[in-house]
Amino acid sequence: MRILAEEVGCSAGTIYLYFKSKEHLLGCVAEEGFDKLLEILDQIHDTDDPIQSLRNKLRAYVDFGLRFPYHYHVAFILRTSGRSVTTEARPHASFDVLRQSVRSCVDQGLFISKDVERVSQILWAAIHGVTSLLIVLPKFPWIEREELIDGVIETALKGVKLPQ
Amino acid sequence: MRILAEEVGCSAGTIYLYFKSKEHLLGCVAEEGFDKLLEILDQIHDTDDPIQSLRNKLRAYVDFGLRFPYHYHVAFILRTSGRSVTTEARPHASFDVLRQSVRSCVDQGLFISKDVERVSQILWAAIHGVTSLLIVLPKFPWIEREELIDGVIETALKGVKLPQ
Amino acid sequence: MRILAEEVGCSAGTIYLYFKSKEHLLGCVAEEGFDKLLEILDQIHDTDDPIQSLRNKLRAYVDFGLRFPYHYHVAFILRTSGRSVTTEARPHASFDVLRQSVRSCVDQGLFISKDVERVSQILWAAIHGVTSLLIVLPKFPWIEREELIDGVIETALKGVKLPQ
Amino acid sequence: MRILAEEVGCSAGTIYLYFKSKEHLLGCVAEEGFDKLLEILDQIHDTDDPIQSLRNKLRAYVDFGLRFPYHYHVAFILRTSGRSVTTEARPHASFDVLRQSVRSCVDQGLFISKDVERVSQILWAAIHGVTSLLIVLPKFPWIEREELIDGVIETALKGVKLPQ
DNA sequence: AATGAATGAGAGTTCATTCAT
DNA sequence: GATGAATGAACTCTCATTCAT
Repeated sequence: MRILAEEVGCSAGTIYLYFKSKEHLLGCVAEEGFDKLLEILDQIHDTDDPIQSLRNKLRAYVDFGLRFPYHYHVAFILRTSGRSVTTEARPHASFDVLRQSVRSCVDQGLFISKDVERVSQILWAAIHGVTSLLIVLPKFPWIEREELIDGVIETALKGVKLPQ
Repeated sequence: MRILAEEVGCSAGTIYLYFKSKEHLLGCVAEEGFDKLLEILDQIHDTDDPIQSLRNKLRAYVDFGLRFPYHYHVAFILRTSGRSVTTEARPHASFDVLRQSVRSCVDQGLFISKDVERVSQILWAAIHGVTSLLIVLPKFPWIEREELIDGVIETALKGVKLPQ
Repeated sequence: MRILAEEVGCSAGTIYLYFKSKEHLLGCVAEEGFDKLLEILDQIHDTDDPIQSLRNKLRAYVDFGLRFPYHYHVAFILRTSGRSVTTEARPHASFDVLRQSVRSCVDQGLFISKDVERVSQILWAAIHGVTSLLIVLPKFPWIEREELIDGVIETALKGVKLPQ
Repeated sequence: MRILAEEVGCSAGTIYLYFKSKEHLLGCVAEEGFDKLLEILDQIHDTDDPIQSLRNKLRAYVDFGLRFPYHYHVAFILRTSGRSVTTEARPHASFDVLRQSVRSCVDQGLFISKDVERVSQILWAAIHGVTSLLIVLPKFPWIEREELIDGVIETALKGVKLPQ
């Protein structure tokens, strides 16, 4: 907290005028992360091609994680010991956007599986995987970042799509 | 350290007879995790079907993470701040096993891409994604665990395989 | 540190608001000791009689040690293991005042030896001897304190002076 | 204690077969120091010239401190918090040898003062001063060691002797 | 709204000491 | 006689948190 205060340019006590506790502050960072993510995902307008829309959303998710690694860390990586119920429920909301996008594809019969939940979770695993690895192991000799992210998304999509 | 000592059933000081410091202890847990993972991956014997071998290895990786969530957490999720150089280099080793397995498939012309490194990292993202999500967000309403893990692996493999 | 805190009337942690570490605290005590000593020695104004001036300075040195035994202990008696370079150099400064005073006597041809450094160190040995013995062995059956200190100084001066 | 054990080449516990506690061990080191010093002083045989005898004893005292700095440190410099009564009384014994030697000089009317105790304590201050300074501040730019020790002793003797 | 000063609780760590073997 | 393993108490130090100003 003291380091944070210094970075912010105020005294340690001042933080407590805005946040009840460290746990509360982390909860707010997570919440803000979820909000930001939701907002970003919502800005990805659906196109005629639902798979393209989904692709754009997956990509936006990863970009969010890399642009706001701290938010992503607190929201999706940090052990969530005793976070509030509100916060616990938040991943659902942003995940729901993904779900809707997957549903569009399923509805149009574009995917092998018709289980929206199943496909959504599989895709989430893929994009969370690449996002968190890049954040947590930045020194690993990754291939070119753009190529990796694109590769993960295209591979996942190809994996769930019906041929053609 | 005190809580750990209590769990182990010894005094706090006793830990320091076996580990120089908390950092050293965590380093050893990580190291043990890497060793365990490597050992497990090595036990997956190659079959005639290199894709089946690869599938088995991917599965073994996820199983390892779920059987030893603490080891996995310390080794692959925890922010590694000041871990030793040795430890920093360890992910490479276990990743190398994956790489070899991918190479076999590439050598037999089974994959769309011939870039072993690229495919390996894409597959790693997928399995790390599902493993870490299950560990960090255990309360999320996941679909049946077995189905999810299997789904992630099959999707990823299908995504990198050549048709047929 | 806890005992010190209690004596001071604050919590143990509070000390660390003013001193970075125990080592730093001890360093400051030593430094303060050197400063105090220097200040005291500087207040002894030189008179027409350089030997009287020197005598006054020697006496002031001993008085300082007995008035501030903790400072003297930390500065001149405690094993100094890893004290800062600054602190290591401090004895020199206060010793220098003595040296100047000895030089005045030597310059006026009052001493047997003309080696300022030698005489200074010999005199320092005498006054440090009586000061530290009185601090470290307070229970020894010393003769009347005033008489002892005076005796040490007069003996030392008589020992270096030319007859008459 | 553990470092000591390592240096000695035994386990830490073994020390407790020979010494009841650390305090007891330090007490024994001090005691051994006093014994050694006493033995050394006793070996200085009295000559016809009592001042020469005294000079030899003073010199032997300093030499002892420099040859056994740890013993000297524990015996004469270390803060003696809760040492046993026995140990507390030991400085007296070795000091007594000095006292006897001074008495011889006083008896022959060689000193200005006839107060044996006073002269003895003054001389002790001088030799303790040079001994402890050389031990505690080994890095100070002392003049040649031999010259310093000799200078201290001769100065002190000259200071207490009657002219001629 | 903000802070400087303080703190209680607890962190990691050390160390003199014990004792079954 | 010796030790390896263990410990309890104490150590230095940190940190989230409070509160008078």
